[in-house]
Amino acid sequence: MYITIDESDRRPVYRQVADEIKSLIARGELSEGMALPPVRQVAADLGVNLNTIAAAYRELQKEGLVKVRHGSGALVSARRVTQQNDAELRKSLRASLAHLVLAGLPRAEIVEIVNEEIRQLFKLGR
Amino acid sequence: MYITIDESDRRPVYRQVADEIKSLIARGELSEGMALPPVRQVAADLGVNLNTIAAAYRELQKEGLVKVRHGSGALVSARRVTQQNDAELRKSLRASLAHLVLAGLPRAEIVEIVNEEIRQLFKLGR
DNA sequence: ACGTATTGTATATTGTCTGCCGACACACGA
DNA sequence: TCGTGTGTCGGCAGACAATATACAATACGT
Repeated sequence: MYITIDESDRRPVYRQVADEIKSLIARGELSEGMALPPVRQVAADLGVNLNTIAAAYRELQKEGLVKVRHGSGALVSARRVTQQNDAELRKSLRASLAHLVLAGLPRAEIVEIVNEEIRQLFKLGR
Repeated sequence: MYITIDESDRRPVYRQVADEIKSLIARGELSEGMALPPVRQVAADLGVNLNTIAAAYRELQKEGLVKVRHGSGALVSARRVTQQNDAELRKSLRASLAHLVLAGLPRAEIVEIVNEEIRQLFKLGR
């Protein structure tokens, strides 16, 4: 499971990891029932403490995406989060798009990037 | 200047504020040369300490979008950030889109939302 | 000039969050 | 039942977020 963390990203590491796994679940690369790698393995790969990864897994469990089993591993348990209000979801999207604009990308290029990302998300079907 | 902060948003308040102002700059609702409201006013509106808003302004200054002048106010100084690597920008976008998928929105609806947001961003022209 | 209001800044304090370490607890197969 | 693999817990140190209070720079009327 290919995950990277970014030193310059100001989100805490455990949330970077949780978000990357969410992306994998959203795209179906991690599908319901599949096991997540052990926290120690991910931690070793990324060079962080195992509790940092455990925090990410708990995060995912709290959102209902993962079922963590003490002693056995963690499983993907759903592909849907319970509920989130539309405004919240948009706020994050809006900020991301604003950053693209501030970076100086022309509208056409932004549209292309977005379409590319959406295509990736649905590549494996729903 | 209409800004809101969200208790359930886990980003720190000063960064929420900075991001909202970035959006306003990106869309041209705050254009180069325009003054930002005094930190005390924004702070009072949002019910937070003035230093929290001051931190947001410093954030924007560090990115080159705003010029803060001790004693006078703060001005929008640019509509472009110096440079950001493509990968970084995409990561945030990807996470946002993944959240939409996990919320259960169908592809068509996601595309529509994204197009709507992009339209808003370019409404006032570049 | 001066004084006052307006505006951002600096310092200190408080509480929270992050990430780490070491020890513990559960699961499962030999 | 033991060993190995797996997640969990408590405590800790350092960084971070937000606040209160005092300070400094600017603007402007007089």
